[in-house]
Amino acid sequence: MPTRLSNLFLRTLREDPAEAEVASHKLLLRAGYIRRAAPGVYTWLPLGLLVKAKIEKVVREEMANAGAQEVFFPALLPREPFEATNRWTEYGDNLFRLQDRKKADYLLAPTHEEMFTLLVKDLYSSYKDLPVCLYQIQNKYRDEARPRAGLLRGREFVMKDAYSFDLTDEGLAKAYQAQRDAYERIFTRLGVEYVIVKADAGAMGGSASEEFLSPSEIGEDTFVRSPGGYAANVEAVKTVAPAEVAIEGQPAATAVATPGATTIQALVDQANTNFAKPAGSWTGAHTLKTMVLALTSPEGKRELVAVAIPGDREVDTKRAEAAFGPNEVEPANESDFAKHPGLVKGYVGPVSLVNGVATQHLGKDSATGIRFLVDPRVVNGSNWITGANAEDQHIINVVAGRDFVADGFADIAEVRAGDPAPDGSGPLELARGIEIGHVFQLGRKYAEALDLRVLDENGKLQVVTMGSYGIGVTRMIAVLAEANHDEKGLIWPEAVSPVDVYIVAAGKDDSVFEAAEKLAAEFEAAGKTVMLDDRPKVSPGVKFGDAELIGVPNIVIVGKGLEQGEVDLWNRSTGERRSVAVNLAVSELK
RNA sequence: CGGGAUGUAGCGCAAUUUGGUAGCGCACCUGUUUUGGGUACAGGGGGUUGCAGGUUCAAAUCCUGUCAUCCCGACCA
Repeated sequence: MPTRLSNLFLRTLREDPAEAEVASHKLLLRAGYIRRAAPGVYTWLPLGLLVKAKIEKVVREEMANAGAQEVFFPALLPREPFEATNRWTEYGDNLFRLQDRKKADYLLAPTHEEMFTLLVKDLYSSYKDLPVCLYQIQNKYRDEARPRAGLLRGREFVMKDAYSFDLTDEGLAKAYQAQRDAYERIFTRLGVEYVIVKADAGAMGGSASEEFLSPSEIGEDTFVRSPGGYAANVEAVKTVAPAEVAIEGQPAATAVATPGATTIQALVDQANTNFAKPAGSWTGAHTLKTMVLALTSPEGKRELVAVAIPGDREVDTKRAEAAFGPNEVEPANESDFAKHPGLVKGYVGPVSLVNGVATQHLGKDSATGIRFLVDPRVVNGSNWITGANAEDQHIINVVAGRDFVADGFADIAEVRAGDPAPDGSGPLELARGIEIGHVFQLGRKYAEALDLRVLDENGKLQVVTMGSYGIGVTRMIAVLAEANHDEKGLIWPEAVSPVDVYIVAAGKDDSVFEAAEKLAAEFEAAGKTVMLDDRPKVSPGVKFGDAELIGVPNIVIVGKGLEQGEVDLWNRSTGERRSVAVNLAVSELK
């Protein structure tokens, strides 16, 4: 039976809802796919469910192809397993928590690593049982501080999450590749543009992690790509170090007066006025600014670290957090400075001049004892203007490797368009993207925490190694709507369209409705799913408008052409409209 | 959590400045009309103006408090 507009639970809206800002959100509401139930929580209407089911179908088929088996966990979980991995605490405010009548703690699952791990532990205990890969398509709950843009970032959302279990690292690599391949097939079939970027493994300690991003203006993630095909999350970009420079022959470090130059701009201005100029003029890139950061470990221990980066760049918060994780990173505050009199705010630098001789000021073996890290661009022989650790003073000709030695590198400066790609594939371009998938070699972290071990061939217990693989199913709907619409409405790719064919009965004669009904039956006999606008007493203009809004790409108009035995085929994606004989309509749309 | 804005009918908005008991468009219902691009006309239903308190003869409007939502930022395995 076709889906009939005359009784479909649907009300399309003529105006954009005030609550929606981005196109996908506006159109999904206006066309009657979803309704907002609470911030970041949506009700699925019949049309929305059809699209969701289409996406899930593709995901299930490709998971089966990749050898993964479907299971289904509760969304409501007890606290206990999350204690074992410490995530009851670590997840913080993002976790929806609740209690039962006995005041026992429960949560709405934000993710299911623990449950999958425990399930395998529950049932399997031998290497012969491995490898195994399980997945589910489930609602996830995260109490996001700020839900956004409808389905793009919700507090309840549907995710396909898969987990692989292997005895060996090679096995994990293979499972990872199988999922990665499946993801490529899924996104290709769904007709969604994507790039695979290297992601930062960070605090999770995994060995490999890649994100699937769909390029989009409204994306929340910034990534970089090069003409040669390099792509990465900004957190994962490794700065290319320039070649080392000869130290011999460089002038000695010299103090210069820089009254009031507490910012790089002021310093550069003074340098250009008062100092002998290098080739060209002084720029921020000639200066080295030393940022003092406070790291707080998960145990609450606070440590100061000084990081020197070229003066023309800012610290990228995300890169800093990735580099210093699991510590929290923030700029040192007044009381931090107060505790370290050696740090002169605005004039911090790696060296001080003691009787005219450059003496290391920062670093574990120095007077201050503060750990000192430098940007990878600070190679041996590079020459900088730095703070002199004294009010209104800087030092010029401070040479790395001669005047100071860093304790290590910290690659936390911002990445800019035009920076070289780490693999030499050309200048980087910055772009925005929406994360639609993430594949991750978790390793043994969860298996160790939850004691998932199996007996190997020698009868010895071995910790299992895991991978986790996620696809945002409902987010995908937003991504597809965002990428496939015009000013009139949605234009779904065929793979996710709520139905295959949308038939409009445009006319008032019974013959029009009868012909439309007959055509709908013929399409269904040919294996197509059909939506039929059989609303009586609704003008053609309204029907055409709704057809465009709803966005089924293949539209058949039954109306005034009927007298000549013709119907119109209308392709929403190309805009093409042409008349064909009624009896050829089905075969024309094959 | 910081900054900004907004809460009036199912949706989009007006009336708030200057207090006088709520209005327009869409949607919905009835009738006539129209039928290949959101027809036209007539009639109709629907609102404790987010909530609580206060001022006043009188509060959507003024005052206090509170809740909620949206946007920007922070945050986001």
